Formats: sequence, structure tokens, C-alpha cells
Amino acid sequence: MVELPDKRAKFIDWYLEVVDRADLSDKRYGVKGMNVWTTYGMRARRNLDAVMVRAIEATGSEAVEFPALIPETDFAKEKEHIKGFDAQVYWVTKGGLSDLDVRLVLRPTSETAMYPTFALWVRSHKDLPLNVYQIVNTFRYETKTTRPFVRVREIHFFEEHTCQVDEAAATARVRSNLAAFRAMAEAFALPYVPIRRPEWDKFAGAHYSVAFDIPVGGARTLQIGSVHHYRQNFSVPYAIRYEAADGSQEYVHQTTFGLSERLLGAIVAVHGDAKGAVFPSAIAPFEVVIVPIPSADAPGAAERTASELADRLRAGGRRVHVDLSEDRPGAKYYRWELKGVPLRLELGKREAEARSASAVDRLGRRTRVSFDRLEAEVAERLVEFDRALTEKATAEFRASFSVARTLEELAGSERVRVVAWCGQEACGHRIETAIDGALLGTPEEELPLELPTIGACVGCGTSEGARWALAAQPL
RNA sequence: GGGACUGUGGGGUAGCUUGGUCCAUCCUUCGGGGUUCGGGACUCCGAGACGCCAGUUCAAAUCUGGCCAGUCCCA
Repeated sequence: MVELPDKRAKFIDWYLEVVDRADLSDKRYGVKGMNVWTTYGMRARRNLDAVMVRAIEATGSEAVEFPALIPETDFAKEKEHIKGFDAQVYWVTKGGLSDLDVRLVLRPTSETAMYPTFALWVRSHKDLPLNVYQIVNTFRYETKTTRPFVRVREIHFFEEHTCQVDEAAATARVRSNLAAFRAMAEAFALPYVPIRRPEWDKFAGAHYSVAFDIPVGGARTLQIGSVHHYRQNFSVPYAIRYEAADGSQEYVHQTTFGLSERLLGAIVAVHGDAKGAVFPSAIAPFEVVIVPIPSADAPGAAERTASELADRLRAGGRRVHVDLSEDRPGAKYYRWELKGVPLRLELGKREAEARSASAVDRLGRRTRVSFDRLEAEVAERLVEFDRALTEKATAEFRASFSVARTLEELAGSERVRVVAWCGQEACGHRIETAIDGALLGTPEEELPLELPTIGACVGCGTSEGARWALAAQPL
């Protein structure tokens, strides 16, 4: 087998190779940006979805599903939103042989699909809050180079849409979403920063947007999710009104929360190494792989023991794979390391005699797990693996930022830059030009970094009102 | 939107300048056999490709035109 490209020097090549060789996605489908989910990739996706569902449902959100096609008339109601998505929607203009009277948009996101119905559902303040989510595919006509998971035209999309009684309740919902994402990110072992996007870069139609960004090498970042406060920007055009306790008619305040399979890409990008993918146990298609090591004097014994142990672990809900293929043990080690399995159990004659399996986690740490306490010890190893993975990712995360004091320092950045910014759009654009990227915005939570005392805005030199902001080159 | 480049088995490639050596090279993958098996085994047999459509020519992977697809750069 040929070595993977160097992750640091040729990140994109490395990423594409890992996704391909680990068999996470098949990109040979005949439409650009629409890839096939493989069996292995689907396992990861389902685990990802399970984490999202658990976290969002814990906050009182419920699943719904709206249709994929949106009538042009509904799509066109909110002006800013249309402006933002016009250039990237797919249209359905024919039904069979006849042209449609009302053309249909293939949802790029579901505001305009849901909100006419929300207007029917919400009548009274007693109907609020309305917190619903769906996990569906959405379509965007992406013109740039597409990449598996991170930039696709058919998006596996998680979207929560809510209606709240007033702005304060909507703000509280945004905070609740931020907390829900914090819980999800823990399962992904992904450190990130929630960032309030600048005015010119917020979601089309939003009052404000908070996005989650992660550093992915050099000055590059990847947005892995976002939460938006819409205020009444959609509820007015879509007439989502309720009768308040005092008898008055009020428009709801709305929020949304969006995530996608991009998270899978982020997990590969952040945790992966020279050997391939590395999955945190919550997402791993298999948490444990068992490699039996045959021996000539006891044919079939290792395989039998492997299957027995696997059955015990599966009975406890573990996702386990026993590699019974004809390859030699060494080849299997390489394969499952490439595919990112957190824990490997090796089982041969020695292990049978000692009644304990050799265990090697994906960070290369070798221990033993006794047959008698198998379930408990495997659980311990996985918890420890996740802890160490998070620690490693956090250390790399912290090392990905550096403060830039002047615009000049932004040129040719090798890090995500932290700069003082006065909040003026003109200064923001100066920063973007200097780094040849984007001003991501201002952190919504305190950065987990040791920062010096803030100085003057790097754009205009004004000290007044300067806040830390992040500048990077979004992937 | 403008420009440059590239399309060869499942993946990656050689061949293209100078048409014939090519029923197309090598690696990998895949199917089958044998010997193996504690970190990517060896060996034998077999399968599998010139993006599409025209044109030039005795002869096209190679030259010409159109189309399609993709990649990169610029706006």
C-alpha cells in the first residue's frame, strides 16, 4: 500500500485519499457534488444523526418532515432570503411532459417549505414554543469544487426551526441550541468556537447568525454548523401570528439551527493522521474490531473465541466487527487503522492462554483486557480513548490561533488570526483583504486562549469599542 | 461570467511530441488455485480501459473539429 499524502503539506489530497480509502463515500456518481453513501459511511452517518437527535430532543424539540419541493410562490416571500439562495437552487419546471404552472424549488433549506404551515399551526400563545427539527436532504447548486462531506450539492441536513413568543424567548432558544451543540461536540471530540458572524456574512434573512468554526490547518477554518435568530423577519411575510393572552395579535420570533454531514468531514479532518481516519467512539462505524490470529496447532480456535467475545460485547450494545477475512493480521491492523476504529482486540494463542486480549487503541496505546471483565474493560478503554482524543484535539486547537497586531501581520498567515476589531464594516473588509479570507466575526463565548490585553482596531487604529475577532480562510 | 489545463481497466499510471512497434505498459484492485499467517506474504492462472460523436488516413489512444465531464486560476 502506498503512503497517504502528508496531512500538513497537502491537506486536501490527504483528506480526499482518506475518505476514499477508508471507504466512507463513493464519489463516482454521475452528478457533481452528489456522492454515494457507502455501507461504512452510512454507519458513521447514523451514529452522527443519533448524537444530534439525542441532544436536540433533550431540549424539547420534536421530529417532523416537510416535502422536498417548494412552490415558487412560497419560496419568494422573504426578499433577503431569496437574494441569498437564488443563485444556488435547483428548479423543477416540468411534470411529465407539461410545464408546471407554478415552478417548484428543490429545497436548499426549509424555511420557505415550513413557514406557510407554521402559520396554520400557530394560533395561540399556548401553541408556543414550537420547536421542531428534521433530518433530510437539501440541494444547493454549488459551483465551486465539491468535496465529499464538506462541500456537496445534496446535503444531508439537520435543521431545527422554532417559533417563540418574543425576542427574549428566541434569544433563549439560541442559547439552548448553543448548549445542545456543546453536548454534541463533546461526542465528536471536536473543539470549536461559536462566532457571531458580521452583518455582511449572516444567514440570508437572519437578524444575526452564530456559526461554529474549527481550524483545519494553517489559516483555514471549516464552518460546521450555525444557529440563527430571525426575529420576525420571516414570521411577518409568512404571517406566523398568534393571539396573546391579552387578545392582541403578535408575530412570532423565530430561530433555526443547522448541521450537516460536514461534521463527518470535520471529524476526519481534525482527528485523522498519517495512518488514516480516527473516529471518536460515539461516531465510529465500529467501536471495536477483533482480529483473530490463527495458529497451526489449534485451527479455528482464535476465530471461535473472537466470535464469542464479539457476541458478548454486542449484547451490551457495542458495535463490533470481527475480521475473518483471509488477510494476514498485519494487513488487518493497517486496514482498521485506516478506517478509524477506536479499539482493536488481538486474539491469538497467547491471549487464549492468558485469558485476556491484547488491546490497541487508535492512538497506538497497547493494553490488555481480561476475558472475564471484557465488557467493563472495553468500556474503560473507549472512555479513555475518547478522553485522550479530545485532549489531543484540544491541544492542536489551541495551537491553531495567533494574535495579529497589524494588517501586515495577516498576510500569508499560517494560523487562524485573532485581531482587535472595532466592529466597522470598512475595517472588517480591510482585515479580509489583508488575510485574503474572511472575518469570521466575534466569539460568542470566551476564547479558550490566553490573550493579551486588547489593543486598537487593526483596521483603523481606534481603541474605542475594539473587540477580539477571528480572521481566517474558510475552506 | 473570462481563461488555462486534463479525460486510458474499480483506483493510479506508461504510451501521444514524430499515426503503424499497442488485440495498449506497470502498480494496485478484483475472481480462482497452491504455499502461508503475532504489523501491509509469496506464487501461478484469469478478468478488466483509450469520455462521446464526426472527420483526415491504407492505418488513430496518438492528428483535426464539435460535444460532454472534470480540475485549477481570475471576476
